Amino acid sequence: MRQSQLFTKTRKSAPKDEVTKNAQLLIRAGYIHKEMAGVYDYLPLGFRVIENIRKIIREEMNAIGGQEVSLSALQDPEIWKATDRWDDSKVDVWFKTKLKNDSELGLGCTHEEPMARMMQEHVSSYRDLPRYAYQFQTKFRNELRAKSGIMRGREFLMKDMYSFSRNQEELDAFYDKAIQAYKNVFERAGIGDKTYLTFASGGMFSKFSHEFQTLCDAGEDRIFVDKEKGIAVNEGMMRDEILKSLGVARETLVESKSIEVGNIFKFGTRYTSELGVTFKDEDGKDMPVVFGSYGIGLGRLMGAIVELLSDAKGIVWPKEIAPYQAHIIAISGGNKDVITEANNLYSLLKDHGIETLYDDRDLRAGEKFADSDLIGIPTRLIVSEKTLSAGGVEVVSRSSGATTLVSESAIIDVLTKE
RNA sequence: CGGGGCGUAGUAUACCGGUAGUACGCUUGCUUUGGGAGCAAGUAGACCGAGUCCGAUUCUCGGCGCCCCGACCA
Repeated sequence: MRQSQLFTKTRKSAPKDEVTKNAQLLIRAGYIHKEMAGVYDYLPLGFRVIENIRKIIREEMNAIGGQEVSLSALQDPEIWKATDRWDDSKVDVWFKTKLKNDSELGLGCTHEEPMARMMQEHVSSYRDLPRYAYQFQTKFRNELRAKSGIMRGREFLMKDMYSFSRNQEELDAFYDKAIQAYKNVFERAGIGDKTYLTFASGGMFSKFSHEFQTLCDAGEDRIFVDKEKGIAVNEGMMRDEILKSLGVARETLVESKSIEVGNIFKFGTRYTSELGVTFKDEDGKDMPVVFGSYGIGLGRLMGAIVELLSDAKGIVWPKEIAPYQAHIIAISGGNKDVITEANNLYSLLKDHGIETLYDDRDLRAGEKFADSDLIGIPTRLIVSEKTLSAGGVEVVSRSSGATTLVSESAIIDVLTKE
């Protein structure tokens, strides 16, 4: 992408109504646009980041047997009444609307009910189980107070997976696989070392649900970490008998603020029994399907990455998340040889399938460097009179600042082996 | 939802009961060109409604919007 054609612009100051690092940097760098409180648009760079996150999650979900679907955002009150989750006193984040004939509809805040009902049509025998379905879907939640930039909005993109199993053992086995898949996601997203499997309340047919909590002062949650064991417990779980059952000691736990980047539940036969989602077992007996759900908020994950991986100058994207792999910066000062050389380099990278942002704008070096720091692409390639006469291209790492002069013939090797 | 704060050019801000100033941006020209350049000339603004007043961007009330703290987060 030629930066001269990119419609977004960077800005020096953040809007005064944004106080979080994630929203300030993402807006300044042109990744997102605020539509209203708790509602953000993703612009070209931001959309590419979301797509990269989506790709990682998709690969990990497919790897454990997930089948991708896309359910509607409009939801039928019937099924929610069946599980007693339609009433505002039970679920207080509903956006509800009406058809022209005055009957009610919901804008989905989650998809357990529709997913379970849909699956009922396709599961009738124990031979049809287990099955796993997931989607990337826009959720609507009428939060009383939106906050934390893109990390707690009223409309957001979520990956939600649902498991349908024959029995508790089968659910447990998949649940463990899901935990590993989630760890892979957060590892690839660059925040694995700060993200802890956290024991929380809320499992209906198990002692716990699990959250994936990323250590961060900007987080809304508070957890207690056992670094040795690599696990954490939620604030609400700090009771002696619980700690004992987890094999952790109160004294070794370190309190920290954190961001909930993922959450997984074992529901057992809640929902499925209420919705009549059953299968015939080996004896021909009707049994309720054993159910689990697994969520990751993509925008929140993006926000968490920015909160953790940024410095005074801007964002420092991990390789797999970055909107582009390389950022070519031409410092020409009108020198045609430099422009030709930068154009050639851009073509070369394109030919090798390396996603590149090419700053071909007619600006001074300082402004280009500042923009590049802010946008945060992992590798910067500088072409100038200086590098021309030195016979190469200056390669700079955004994360370490390490600078090396690389000849053009070696540049592809350098970029692809990193 | 309780409490608090704030709405002034595209952005960030200042002053004022007598119609608004600065910086950045943007436009044009010249100079400049490896860390957000310089000079010059332009461009562009009071959230909405009602009230008080000779006169309201300023004061009062209402609405709308935004932010923070708390509560909430199935």
